Amino acid sequence: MAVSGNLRHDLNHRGQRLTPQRQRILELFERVGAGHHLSAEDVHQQLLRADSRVSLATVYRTLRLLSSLDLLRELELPEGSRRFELATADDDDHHHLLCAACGRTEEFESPEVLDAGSRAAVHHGFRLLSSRLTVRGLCPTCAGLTGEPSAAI
Amino acid sequence: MAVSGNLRHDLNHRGQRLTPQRQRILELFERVGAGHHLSAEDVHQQLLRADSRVSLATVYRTLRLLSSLDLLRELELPEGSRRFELATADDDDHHHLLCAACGRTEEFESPEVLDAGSRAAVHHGFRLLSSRLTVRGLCPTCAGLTGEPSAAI
DNA sequence: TTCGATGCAAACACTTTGCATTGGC
DNA sequence: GCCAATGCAAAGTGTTTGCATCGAA
Repeated sequence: MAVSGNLRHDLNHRGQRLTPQRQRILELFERVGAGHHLSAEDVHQQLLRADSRVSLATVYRTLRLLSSLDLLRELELPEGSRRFELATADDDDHHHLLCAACGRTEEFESPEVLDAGSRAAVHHGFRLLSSRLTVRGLCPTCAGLTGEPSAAI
Repeated sequence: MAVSGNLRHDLNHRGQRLTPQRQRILELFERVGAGHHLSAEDVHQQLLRADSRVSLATVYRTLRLLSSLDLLRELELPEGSRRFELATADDDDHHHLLCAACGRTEEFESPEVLDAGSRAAVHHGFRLLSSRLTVRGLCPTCAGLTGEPSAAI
């Protein structure tokens, strides 16, 4: 498969190796799709479920490796919920809507956000790398449950 | 001071108490200003330095409490760096520029971002709570050090 | 054959919690 | 005086690391 070939190339280029574990982890992210966010624990569980066993330590090491190769990218979410997703070309225009009650996430695109981010960068003399908007709210289900007036988490 | 009065009121309203520890922690955030981001450890150290001693456990409990009262708010930064800052009325229009190399942060405002976030929320049926844009880049200093062409962290 | 990668378990950093004591109201 | 809040230390999380073994190149 094309991606595995690229991965092999990227790794060899840096004197690193393509191991079955690394391959399986990247394949998992490809299988679930670019819009899905997985924690280290998620990856570990999914791989166990799918026969292949990879140690949690290796999952952590691989998530870091694949992120450094820009094949994955880490989401910026509140608290200790580190999650990763497949990196795509349009990353800079790919933002998240996060339900404050159930944690569900949705994605959306918005060229205006990219513009605003890049204006801000220029204004402060920064060289832009990426911009990420996280919108917190209540998803339709949770908004319905708490009713109109009550407080949110 | 006005804020302490408000805090007392908010707490009593919920059957909670205004303790010197809570007061000192909130005052610290007021003293450093709304643009400053402190970790639990920062707060603990600063208070030790300033004579008052508050246990780290209490710092954590108080940060959570003050956040739940919307007097503080937690930043959404990558990795395990939980930081808090004084909440202000214009929170929804207050975003961060983060240097990928040295960690320095700047703030900026952008009504367009708020618009974009609220449009996205409506489109997905979410009830908007807040939106936060984090722009990663290289600050002028770090961009200068790495030179024009080279890679970023 | 070599040296990077893995698995395991121990070590870590950060955060939360149980419980006796203190102190705000 | 009552019950919430504190301090301490112990227990949890989630993540990283040392080391012997394994296996990709």
